[in-house]
Amino acid sequence: MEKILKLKTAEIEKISNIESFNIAISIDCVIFGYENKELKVLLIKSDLEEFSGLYSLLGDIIRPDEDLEEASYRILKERTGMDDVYLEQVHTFGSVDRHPSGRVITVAYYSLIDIKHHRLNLTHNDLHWHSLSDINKLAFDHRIILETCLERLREQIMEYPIVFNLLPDKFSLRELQELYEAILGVSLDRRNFRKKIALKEWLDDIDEMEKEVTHRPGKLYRVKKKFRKKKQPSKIGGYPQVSSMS
Amino acid sequence: MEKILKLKTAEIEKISNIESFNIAISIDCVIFGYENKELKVLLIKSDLEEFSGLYSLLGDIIRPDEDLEEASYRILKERTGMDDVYLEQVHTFGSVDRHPSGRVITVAYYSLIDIKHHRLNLTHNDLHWHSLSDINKLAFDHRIILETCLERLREQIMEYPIVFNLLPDKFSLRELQELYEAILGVSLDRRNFRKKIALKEWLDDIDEMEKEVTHRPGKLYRVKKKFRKKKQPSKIGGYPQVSSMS
DNA sequence: TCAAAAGTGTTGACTTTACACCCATGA
DNA sequence: TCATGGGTGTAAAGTCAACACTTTTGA
Repeated sequence: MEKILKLKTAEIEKISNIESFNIAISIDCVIFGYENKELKVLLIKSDLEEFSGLYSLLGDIIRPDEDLEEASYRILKERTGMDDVYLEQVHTFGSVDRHPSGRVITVAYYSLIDIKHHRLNLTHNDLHWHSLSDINKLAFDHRIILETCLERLREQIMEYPIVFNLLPDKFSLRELQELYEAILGVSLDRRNFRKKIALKEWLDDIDEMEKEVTHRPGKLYRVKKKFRKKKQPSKIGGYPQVSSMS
Repeated sequence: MEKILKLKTAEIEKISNIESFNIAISIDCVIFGYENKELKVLLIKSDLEEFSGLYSLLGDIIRPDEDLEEASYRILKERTGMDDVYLEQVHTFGSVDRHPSGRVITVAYYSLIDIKHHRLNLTHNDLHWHSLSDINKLAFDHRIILETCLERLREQIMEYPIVFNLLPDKFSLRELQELYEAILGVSLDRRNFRKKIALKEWLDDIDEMEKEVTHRPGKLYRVKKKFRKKKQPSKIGGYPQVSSMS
């Protein structure tokens, strides 16, 4: 699996002898979960002495033979035991001094998982769910990575049917609304929220009711099959055609 | 400037011996310009034999001692002679086989420059402006990088005061509208466009008129000082506070 | 006087927000 | 019978889209 990189382009070769320094690329995953009406993120205790006592995101160096997406899925799979997870690339962070041990450029992804489904490798790995509101300092530049990913998540949830990855298979509209409120940090009007969700046609009414609930049970819904896991591909196309303005 | 990377984290060390393979990080810049009512992009003839006859984006390997942003500015400066340019990171591309000579992961940026201001290094470098509508195949995965950046540009122009970087200092509303039309690939209603722009309060009326124009001259405008170059910083903050929904 | 573009408001359609009452269930 | 949340509609405000005529200038 060892590859020797021989760059032939003048473009590249003339400027930088790439054998002359070491650089690593890592992936860092902001793994969001949702529980008790709170948005959470999966963190691990940092094992760098520079950051002792701090938590960090889950990450790893990418391997020579894997794409960025493969590496992200691998990390998720290793840490949470889950594949088939929603993942989205957000930003790449590359300050020279962001890693105390050397030059490491990291590509940040966020992913959304159903906390209930993931029962592996937790404490035995020093891995814990943290409420967003409890998070202060993180190791490396992980605080800003987290904030960048949260900001992106907030931008996307009204546009794409993705939050369902944080919920169990079946859920009520109340649960869904509470989830939106937790992510956005605002409270929403119930009637308007339901209208808006209905308009999007993301959900199937599965003709079941909530159970074991101490009040009038609500209907249960499930996200339509075509929206399960993975965002739908972006609408990149030929040059013109674009959503209209004016 | 040589750094030896000694990673101490178990997290990192246990999985990947990072000395065991070479990987390079490059920056690729989609440099947009605007001329003759067309959106253009600055390309260079590829010097890889695999891509002979094809054009590619401007890019370079990043150096051990520079941040991603510094590297992007350096590339722009070297190629166009301009600094003080609008630049935005878009996406990182890392397919294993995207570069024929080895593993190169590239971080894509787009930038917006005023073609008129840039008079350097052009043909002597095999550098040319290409109309977007004329572009077919590009070297590497540069076609998809270009499309991704164009898509991002289209998303941002109504939201942030950035297109002015493509125009001369002073411009008329007609020129501005034509620019929006060129970017979006649609035609816009003049009255609605002017209303929308007026609402945003991005422009100063500088009390000058167009000259040397074969029809009734229009007023000239200039973008307000606080919006010159560079996007305003993103509004990352504490956890809650977010734009409202409902 | 013609051609070209500047400049300017109103209406109808649609979208978004705010808001309150009765209902079903389990405790 | 009470507490909890389920379920539902309407009116007012705001935004967006469509649309036409008069003015100014240079050729």
